[in-house]
Amino acid sequence: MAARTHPPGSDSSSVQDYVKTIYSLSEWRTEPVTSSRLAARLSVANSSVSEMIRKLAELGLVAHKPYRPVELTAEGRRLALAMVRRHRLLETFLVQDLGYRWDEVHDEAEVLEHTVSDTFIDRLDARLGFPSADPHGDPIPTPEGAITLPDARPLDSFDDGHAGRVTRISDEDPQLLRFLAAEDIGLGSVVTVLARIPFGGPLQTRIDTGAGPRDFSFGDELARSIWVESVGEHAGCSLVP
Amino acid sequence: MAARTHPPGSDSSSVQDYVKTIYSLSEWRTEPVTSSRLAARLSVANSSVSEMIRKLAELGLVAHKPYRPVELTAEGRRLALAMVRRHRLLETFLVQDLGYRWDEVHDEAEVLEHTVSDTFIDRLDARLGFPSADPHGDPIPTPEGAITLPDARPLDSFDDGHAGRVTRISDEDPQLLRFLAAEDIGLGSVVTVLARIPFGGPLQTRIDTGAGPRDFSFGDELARSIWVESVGEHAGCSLVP
DNA sequence: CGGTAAATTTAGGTATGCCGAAATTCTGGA
DNA sequence: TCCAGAATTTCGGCATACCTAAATTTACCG
Ligand SMILES: [Mn+2]
Ligand SMILES: [Mn+2]
Ligand SMILES: [Mn+2]
Ligand SMILES: [Mn+2]
Repeated sequence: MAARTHPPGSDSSSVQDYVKTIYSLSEWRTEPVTSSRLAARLSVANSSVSEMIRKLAELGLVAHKPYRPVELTAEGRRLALAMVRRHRLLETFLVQDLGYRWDEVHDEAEVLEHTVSDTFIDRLDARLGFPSADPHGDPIPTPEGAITLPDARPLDSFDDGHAGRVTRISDEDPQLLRFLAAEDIGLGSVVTVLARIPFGGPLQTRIDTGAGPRDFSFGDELARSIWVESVGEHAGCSLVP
Repeated sequence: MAARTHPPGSDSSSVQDYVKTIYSLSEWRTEPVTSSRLAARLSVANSSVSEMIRKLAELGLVAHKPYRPVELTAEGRRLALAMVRRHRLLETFLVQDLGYRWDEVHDEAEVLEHTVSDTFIDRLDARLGFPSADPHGDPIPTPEGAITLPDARPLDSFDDGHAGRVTRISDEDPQLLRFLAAEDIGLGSVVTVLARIPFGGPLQTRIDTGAGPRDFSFGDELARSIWVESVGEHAGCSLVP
């Protein structure tokens, strides 16, 4: 019964989380990764991030000039993708094999990703049939660290008349996921934008989840969390009498 | 992505391991649990154990007078059994569902036991069909903390002529488990003691693993690691011409 | 009934990773 | 160009859990 918290030589779970978060913050949107964005995402003080960034730089995982945004090195990216792979395979396992709901898996995977062995991950991968995306539509990197992002855009960037299939939903907020599930909106749902109400107003859409189309209005946060793959530009007007 | 290593209010994984180890050291043999036995089992300095024991006492998990052995309180025993349940269910899962060998599961369970949620454990339990023992024959406590030890004794306590069925094998040493597997000795094997050679000599037995009986000599360490349930006292002599 | 060897605890120190407050640097108007 | 406010880093501290070396206590043996 080993008491040692983490094997020396390997990266601590904090290091793993920071590197993974740096990757995640720039996976779907390409804004620079600043200390404060990291601090917010990690629920940690800014000063803690500064200190950790110095350490990550010493470890060769990030490139950083003081007061500037941080960027992963090739090695950092490799570690990040390994962690992302772990996280997403674990989420898939929890849904597929243990019957978790898609809003329950993120937090559990967040801690498991640091403690399961490579062997565990490989066995999981095989048992799940080498899935290519997790329950939220996030692509799962290969063991070699290759990843292919679907050609999707956030719903809030769509104009009137555009239609698309939901490809990915951010799993950051469980409440949001629960809400969508209750509304029967999920991966594969087809959304057609009818109208954008300006000044933060809702995005009015027609939505088809398979059980017939209906209208739905997306608020700001919702529209920013949902990523949609284009299925061509129907004349949105034809649906609006 | 929470960076926090362990949620405040709950017990740290060190606390969990110490308490579980205190329980384990007295589960099968009833020698008093001393600092040095704990230190050896946890691969930690004696002084570290002293410090942690003080902390465990403050937490109400152990009763302890300085320079004396330590004992679990009712609350400590509850925590210990919860950890033991987690550990053994995880081991069972790794063997049953992920195809691990019985010598590979201990170390992985040792770290997972601290990170999976109660929900995870409950789902595992159901999915495994509420198993009553782990791959090494160690009984799995109920969610309420009830545990029933089989009426078994270590092989090294058997006299000539006694016969028994292997019920439990200590999972501390993976090499020992691999050796036994290679020799096709496992849970359920029936062992009849033919002779005890004194002064640390081997324990000579006839063993039946289902594929016909054969002779086998157990060394010291082996005989101390194997626990056997009596199946009556055959005239051992009848087997020895 | 000492007196010593073994077991245990205490003392002093290290490494992580976190925090709040204070100092520093950057940046976008005026 | 300058400068205030924002972002970032530095500083001093805290908590956990470990270690080695130096006390301290216990237990056994003569
Ligand atoms: Mn994590
Ligand atoms: Mn996900
Ligand atoms: Mn453990
Ligand atoms: Mn076991």
